[in-house]
Amino acid sequence: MEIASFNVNSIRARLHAVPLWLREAKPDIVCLQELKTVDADFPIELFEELGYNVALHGQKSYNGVAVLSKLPFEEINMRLPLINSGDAEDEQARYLEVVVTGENGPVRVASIYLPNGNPAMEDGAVSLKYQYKLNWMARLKVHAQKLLTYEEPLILCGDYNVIQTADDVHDAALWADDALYLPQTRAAFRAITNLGLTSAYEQIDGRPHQYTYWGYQGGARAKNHGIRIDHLLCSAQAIDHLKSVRIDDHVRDREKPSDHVPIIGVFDL
DNA sequence: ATGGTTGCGTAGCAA
Repeated sequence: MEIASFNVNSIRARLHAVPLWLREAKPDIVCLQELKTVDADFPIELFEELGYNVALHGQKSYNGVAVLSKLPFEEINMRLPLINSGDAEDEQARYLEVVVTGENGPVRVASIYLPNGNPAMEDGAVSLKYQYKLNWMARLKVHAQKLLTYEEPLILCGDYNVIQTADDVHDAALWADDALYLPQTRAAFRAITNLGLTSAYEQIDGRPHQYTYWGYQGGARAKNHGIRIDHLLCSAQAIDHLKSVRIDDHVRDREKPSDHVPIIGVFDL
């Protein structure tokens, strides 16, 4: 089973790029992020014609996540639970979890669009956006801890908006004050992976400076000024069955590309 | 360099 993550930066702006990549890569499951549209305007039929079932959690203008799957969904969950009873209901569409049945039983897959959090500081104080990011990461940690107790193949796919180490960016000094690279962000990410989740890319391919995102500004792609922020985080039961992983960075050089490229894991599941 | 790029929605925010 091939499982991929792809932040498309608007699904309606990617009606050419996404099907083109699906036809060549033929993944079994694809987690999409940043749809930037409501469910009613998502091109469901386009993906059904390519053989995919569609699970959707859209939102107007911002955010929005989906899972495309050649296998039928046994379960769909659109909510990352809140952790403080006093928290207002979270209206941002950033989480979608599904279960499919693989060759050896259930496989749980989530599409995650972790908050960006910039600017981290505002008027010398921690911004509301950065607080929201850290709180969201705390919620993800609690939920991941629960999912790991199921002791089943679990793959948390997505745009984590975290630059984990200096090897995941061209020049870490330029990101020192960025919400993606602040020590508190990286500590919160480690707190999640330390629960027992292994990045598929790091398990198979330890090469530094392999990126999944290049911004649109300043010729970042041509200069290879990218960052690696899209990950497939795997439970032990998933990583045991991981055969290979790749980043389809050629997609970034096509016409009207997303600023992110797909990352794909091949699992014997 | 008080700029850079794209998308949404049609001004200004978000990334």
